[in-house]
Amino acid sequence: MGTTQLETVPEPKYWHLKTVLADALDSEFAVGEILPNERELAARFGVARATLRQALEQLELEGRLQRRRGVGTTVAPPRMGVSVGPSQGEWPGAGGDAWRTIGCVEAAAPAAVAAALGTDPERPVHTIRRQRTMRGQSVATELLYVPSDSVPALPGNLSPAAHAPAVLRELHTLPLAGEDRAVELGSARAEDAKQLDRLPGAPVLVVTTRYVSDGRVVAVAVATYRADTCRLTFGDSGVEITHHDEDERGLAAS
Amino acid sequence: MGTTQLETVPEPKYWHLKTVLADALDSEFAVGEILPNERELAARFGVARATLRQALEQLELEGRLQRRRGVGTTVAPPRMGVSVGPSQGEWPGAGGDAWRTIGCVEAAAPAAVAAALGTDPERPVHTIRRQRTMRGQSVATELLYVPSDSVPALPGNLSPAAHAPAVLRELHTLPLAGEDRAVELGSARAEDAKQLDRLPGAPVLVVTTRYVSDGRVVAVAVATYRADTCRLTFGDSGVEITHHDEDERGLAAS
DNA sequence: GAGTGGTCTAGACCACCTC
DNA sequence: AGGTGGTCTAGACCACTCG
Repeated sequence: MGTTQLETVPEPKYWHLKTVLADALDSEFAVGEILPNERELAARFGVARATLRQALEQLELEGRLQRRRGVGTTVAPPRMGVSVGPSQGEWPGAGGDAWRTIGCVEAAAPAAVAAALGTDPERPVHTIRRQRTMRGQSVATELLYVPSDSVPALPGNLSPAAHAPAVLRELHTLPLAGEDRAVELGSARAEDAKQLDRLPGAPVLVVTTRYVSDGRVVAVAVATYRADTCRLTFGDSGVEITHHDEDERGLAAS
Repeated sequence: MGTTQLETVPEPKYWHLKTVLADALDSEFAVGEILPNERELAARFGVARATLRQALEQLELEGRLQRRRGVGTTVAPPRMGVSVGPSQGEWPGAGGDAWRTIGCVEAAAPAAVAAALGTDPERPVHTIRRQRTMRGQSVATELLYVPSDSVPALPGNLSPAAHAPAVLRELHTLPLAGEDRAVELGSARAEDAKQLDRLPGAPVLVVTTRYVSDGRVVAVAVATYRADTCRLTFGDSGVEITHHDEDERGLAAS
């Protein structure tokens, strides 16, 4: 007999480090403040840089830190509440939604999108890229897929500038029966990452919306939100509460 | 003159590795199949194990792989579509929702929850832990917070077994005016991780629901879903589409 | 050019599961 | 006992930003 340690639960170093840093963030640092660099922090805590980085990665995932290559690590502001749900019964691109159109091409849809649309993978679709900014920050990028036969009245040859508005205009003439959404975790593809000002592989929340008209899926939107800075809100209720939660810290932090 | 390489875009090794593995997963492996172990894979691709692991981590994040210590790495099935939204106008715990009650205590609410409830941080709240399983897998764990003054008619001394049902029964007597939700990325705390059969720090989707009755927030639920295995669905529309998307691969993979 | 975070290596040991 | 993934180390070099 004899081991003095009873029920040791050997908490990983990086995990303990994370909680220590999180506490320090709450008590000793202000939003936007720059932390000491990684080599210095690692030395200060007596761990290898890789271990320190493991802790920082988690804190960044939880939206508490922001790291930029060549610049440094800063304390992130609380996540922004980004409204996703409440514009129920509205087509994308309808008056005054938060999106800005970037471009539009007509091409074959990716397999997964074709499945969601219920069309042939070969069938061409109008693909509109849009971007959503909030408080001067790019928070989401979206690809909106509209099968050509959803908007049959569309004229054939369109200038690039006129293409997206024309597709949206045709779309708006249809009766919108409903929409359903799904949210899942993903990692930013190279193209999306650039739009979001992040590195490829950054964690994102992918919101897939299917727009239904007359019993058919007439459009699918795949929106990619920065997971580190965004909290997606679904205002299902018709009620409004006097309590503005705009600047609250979310509940996800561990 | 000089450097022969023009516009080199030095794609990181782990990134390239990830795409190679993803393709192999699609073409050469079946769901549930066990991959070669990490040391072998690293050797086969001529990289260090840490680099190989970086690629596997991303694939696990995207729900394409499942890794279990002491066992191995297996090909994950497509993410489950988990319904979160459509039970609009229903109290939690009402007949036949997918949750199972684990326990209930009365204690002070965490600061973040108190803020969402709009109550004093010191005010005691009933805290009900529930768990949601799907296809034999634990997919979510939830803490439902009900301030004591939301259910004033509740008798004082309750047996642990009778506690949660009594709170829910009282809650159901209130008129439900509406609810709103938020989704954000988090990492599993130790306690949640155990419920979800994951390691602490595993990526989770945190769904915060506020239940409103008579202009006040009378309950708050913080549900923690496994981000690797779940795709959260919000059936906002009243329409049903003939196309069952139960077993589709999601759109988040890069 | 100096300093930052991002990538990569080649090892070691540990916790866990299965046989 | 043997094999798996999880943690950790001590270095190196690279890509990027900024003064």
